Parts: sequence; C-alpha cells; structure tokens
Amino acid sequence: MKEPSAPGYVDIVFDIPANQVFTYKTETDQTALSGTVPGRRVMVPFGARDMLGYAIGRREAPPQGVALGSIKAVRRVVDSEPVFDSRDLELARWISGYYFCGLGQALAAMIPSGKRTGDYPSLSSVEEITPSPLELSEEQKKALDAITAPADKPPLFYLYGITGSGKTEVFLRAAEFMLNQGNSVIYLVPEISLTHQTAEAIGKRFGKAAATIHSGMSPANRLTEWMRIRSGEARIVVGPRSAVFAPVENLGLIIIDEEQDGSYKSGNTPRYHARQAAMRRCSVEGARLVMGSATPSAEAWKLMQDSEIKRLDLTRRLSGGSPPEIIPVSLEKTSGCLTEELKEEIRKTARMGRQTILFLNRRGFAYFYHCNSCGYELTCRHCSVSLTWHKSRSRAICHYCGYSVTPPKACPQCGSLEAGFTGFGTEMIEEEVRRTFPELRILRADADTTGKKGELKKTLDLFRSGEIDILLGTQMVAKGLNFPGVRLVGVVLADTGLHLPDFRAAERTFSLVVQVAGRSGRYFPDGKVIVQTLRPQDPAIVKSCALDVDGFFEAELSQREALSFPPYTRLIRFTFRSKDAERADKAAARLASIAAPLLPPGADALGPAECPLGIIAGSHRRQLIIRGKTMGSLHAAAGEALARYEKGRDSRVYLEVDVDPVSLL
DNA sequence: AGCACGCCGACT
DNA sequence: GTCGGCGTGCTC
Repeated sequence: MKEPSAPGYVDIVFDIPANQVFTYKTETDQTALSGTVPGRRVMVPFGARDMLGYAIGRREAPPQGVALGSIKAVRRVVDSEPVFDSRDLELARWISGYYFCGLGQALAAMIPSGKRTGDYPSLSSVEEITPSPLELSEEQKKALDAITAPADKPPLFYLYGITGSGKTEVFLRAAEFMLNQGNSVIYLVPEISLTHQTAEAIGKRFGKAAATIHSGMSPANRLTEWMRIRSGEARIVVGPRSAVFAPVENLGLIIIDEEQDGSYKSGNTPRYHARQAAMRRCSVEGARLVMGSATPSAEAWKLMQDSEIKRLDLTRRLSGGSPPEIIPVSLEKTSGCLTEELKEEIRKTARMGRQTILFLNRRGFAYFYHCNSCGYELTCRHCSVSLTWHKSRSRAICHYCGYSVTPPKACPQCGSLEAGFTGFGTEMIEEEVRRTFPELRILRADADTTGKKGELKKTLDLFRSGEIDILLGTQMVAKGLNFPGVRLVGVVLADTGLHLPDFRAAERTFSLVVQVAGRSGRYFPDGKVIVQTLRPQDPAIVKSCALDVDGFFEAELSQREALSFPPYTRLIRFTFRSKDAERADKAAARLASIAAPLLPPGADALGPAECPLGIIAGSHRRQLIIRGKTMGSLHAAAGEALARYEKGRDSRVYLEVDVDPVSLL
C-alpha cells in the first residue's frame, strides 16, 4: 500500500563540532522510506562533499530562515532499519547537553560506525550454556538478595570486595535473575583484555543471549552484534565504555566492573563518563545499577558513606587463605633500580621453581636527561615534557609527539659532562635484571614489544606455561591476568605519578598497588609483593601496602574536603589550544572574565593558567577550571559563558570542554 | 571536522 | 610568471 508522494523534509545532524541541525528534502522516489527515515543514517551532500548524517526527525516545511532553493536532497538512505529510536535520541540529547558537544557527535559515539578495525569474533557463534556452578557463600547470597529484592525506586549498589571474593559470580547471578525476569543486562568492563575474558565467560554462561561490542572488533562483527541486540536476540551485553549505549529493551540492570577504572571516562568528544551515562539510563529506564571493585573511586566511596549507594561487602576470599604479604621497600639508598630485598626474593622465588612479575607503571618512565651541575633537563622542543631514552633506537624520544634527538654528551646549557640519563626505564630495568640474573629466563611485555596483535597473548601464554621466570611489564600484565605459577610481584617504583600535578594522583597510586597486590596472591596465598618506593612514608604507599582502604579514604577525603576538590565539589575544565601562545592566553582570559560574574555563589575559578603540559606538538595550552558545590548551577553558568564566548571568539584558538574531568593533565 | 576560496613565497 | 602554503569561513 502506497502513500501519496508528498515531498517531505528531514532534519539531519552530523558528527561535527558544531551543534546545528540541517534540513534536507526527501526525494519522491524515496517516498516509501521518507516516513521512516528518522533513526537511520543517510548520505547527503554537505558543502563540497558527501557526508554521513543522522536523520533525527521529519518536518513538513523547511525551517524559518532557510531559503528553499538552498535545500538539497538526501542522496541515499544507508540503513534498511533504524539504528536509533526516540529513547536513544533522548540519551544523545542528554549527552550533548551535559557534555557540551554536538548532537551528531553524541549519536556517533552511541552507534557502531566501523571506524576502527580488528578481528575479534562476535559471540553469536557461541553455543554452549553452562549452568551456574557451586554454592554461593553467605556473603554472596546476601549481596545477590539485596540486588534482586523488589524495590519501588531502583537502587544503586556497590559490591565492595577484595580480589577473589567472588564478585563476578554475584554479577552473573544478578544478570541471570534479570534475564529470567525478561529484562536485559549491560555488563561494563574496563577497556583492556578483560573484555575478552569476561565476554567469553558470559558467552559460555548465556549462549546466544550474550553479545559483545568493543573497539577490537571488525565493523561487520560489530554490526552483527548490534543487530542481535537491537532485535532482542541478545539480552546481555558485555563491553567497555561505549556498551553503556547498547540498544537493549527492558533494561533491568547495568553492571560496572572495576568502577574506579579510568577508561570509563572518554578521552575524546563526547567526553562522557560511562558511570554517569549508566546512572542516567538507569534512572530514565527504571533499571538497577551495580558497581563493583576492591578499590572504589573517591566519588563512589563518598556516595557509600552518604548512603546514596548501598554498599554490599564481600570480605572473604573464596579460595581461603590470606592476602599476600606486602612489603614497602625504600629505594632511597639503592644505586640501581632493584633493591637488595627484591633481588633476594627473586632468587628465592626462582629456587622454589616459581615465577616473578616485575611491574612498571609506564614505559620508559622516570628516565630523564638531567645535568648534575646546573639542573638542566632535556625536553621536547614541541611539547614541554622530558625526553625518554630509548636504547634500542639510541635516541631520546618525546612520548607525546614522537620528536627525537641524539642526546648531547655534555650539558647544552653549562657544558658540564655531569649530564646524562638517569632513572628507571623499562629497557634499563630489563638490562639490570638480565645482568643480575643471567640464569633466569626474562621476558618484557609493554607497548613497545607487543605492538603487533597476538604478541601479548603469546608472551603471556609462554609465561603461563612456565617457560619464563620473570615477566617484566607495564599496566597490561597487572590487570585482570591471573598466573598460577606466580609467587612474587615487584612494583618497581610505586610512586610514579605521586608528584604529578593532579589531585587524583594519590588515589590512582593507592588503587594500583592494591590491585596488583590483590591479584598476585590469588592462587597462592604464600605470595609476596614488594613495593619499591622513593617515599616510604607517603600515606598512599603506607595504606595501600596495609590494604587499608578505609584508612586511605579517611585521610584522602578529609584532604579533598579541605582543598575543595571532588568529590566535595564538581569541576568543569576548559582547555585552550593555539599555535600562538598569546592568542591562547587572551582567549582563556576572556572566557575567565565572561564566566566570573556568572558563577553561582560559592563557586570559583582556578586559573586561567598554563596546562601542566604547556605545549604539546607545538600547540600552546591554557586551561580554566570552574568549580562549584553542585553541578546544576555550575553547568548552567558554563553554558551561558560558552554561548557568550562563542560570539566574537578567536577562530585560531581551539576550545575543549571537559565536564567532570578525571585527569587534569 | 573537511573542504574551498583566497592571498603571499620559491620553483620550471 | 605559476604551484602551493595554510588561514578563515561555511556547510540545509
């Protein structure tokens, strides 16, 4: 049955920084589609090229102020079925409003686009369904009962428990419960190998009802999974940050595993936080939210204290045993990067036929060119960071822009020969370890050695099978990986980052040490953790080694309160970038003076100031942070200030807005 | 974000 | 004399 073909119009948004809606004609030969175009992607002529757009609505007549002759026609409707509905659009509107980005940018972040590639399979081929194993512990039962209990207003929960206490099983049972009720579940995991592990486990448990979407999948696989979710075939979705937008119906539960993980906050526009988006979805769709971690974020900790989130404790390790011994060791009097204590334990571990993991925070970290006479430091000429010595390339390299130089023999400033690289680099540690333990088999795993995909898996398989005695690596060996043969974990330098100009530095250091410690004793309670530090007295080090979460947050939160930092306040950060330092300064100062009179009572502004990294890739960076007691009034002020700033802004200055910034670097 | 239009340096 | 640098402004 055919409708009479009246020419229609559609409103379209694009993935561009401008928040603007464009109107196009729908051609008569597409009339069959024109009624249902909204919710689909379309190809339209935009300026000089064709661009993909998102059709958000229909209209009878073009909007005021747009000449009829300037309206172009839709070229092609890309999707045979809508890829978003009014609920998705509403969520995109919220993202766009809250995070100050274009509606099209918000939609683009929610919908699979196929920008990235990879070759991880979809879960659609998984057949088996394994029944949930073993009895739950008393604590697990209690937690599960709380999560699944009927409630008028869907509550927020936090499953707070040490590694190995069975959080995952509670998550899975809660999910199972929701699925049996006819609801859908979204299970968020941090953006690392954890996705595959958890996805596999969930695939096995729930069979075809499970789906996963993540950045490592090919566009085709993504789309397959997306469609399985949209059609309702898959009702439990596992994935990183962006999975919070999964188009499930009857959302019953969102799970956020490792809630404190930084990867839940998007690093590019829209700079949304999956936790925030999850809370929004849960409140709009009447779903429950369960987060979990052994080391909650300060935000979550405070919400638990204030009883805004119901805390559920898992205090016991299921496998029994006690957490490993964690020993802080001062590096102050050590000439190399391995203390005697650590060397001795490595030897002991090897004699027992067991394995060691040496953990580094960052590749090539704390490895600076430094002049002992005048204090000169070799820095990048485009960015303001110190250069890192990479022995394999015989060059000093900037980790931000890739700029590299051959390091000078003498200090370029004073000519002293007392200058050179000192510190702890991954490569240097590898060298020292090899020199110290020539008889042991050592393997390094970091971004440099695992560039090719599959490389990391090979390394880890080798380690797991016992072919390797010492695994030396960064973040990637510490998270989510359990090695049965491991007895010793050495954190080579725990306080990298403690000196960083970021109020969350202590929180991150604390979290890291506790996480590393927690995983190491998972299979063998006789495990040992040695935490090397330059600041053995620092509360973040002392409390993390004592696994004293309460003690840490007691101190940390009172300090945050005293300094008016989150979670006692909320922040919005504006970053100004320009090739011209003066223009960046002027723009920052202008926004600051526009914002000042708009700020609500009790709110203040930090800056404008140079960013902690003042120049990156030749771009001068300035920042302005506004801070207030509540987000509502602060956000309104920011919105008004931005609107006024837009009028008469310097087009050579790029402004980026970050609501609830996680890192101030 | 792209892409075109537009006004100033070193090349056949 | 042109080819091309990227600064600025628009895209229904």
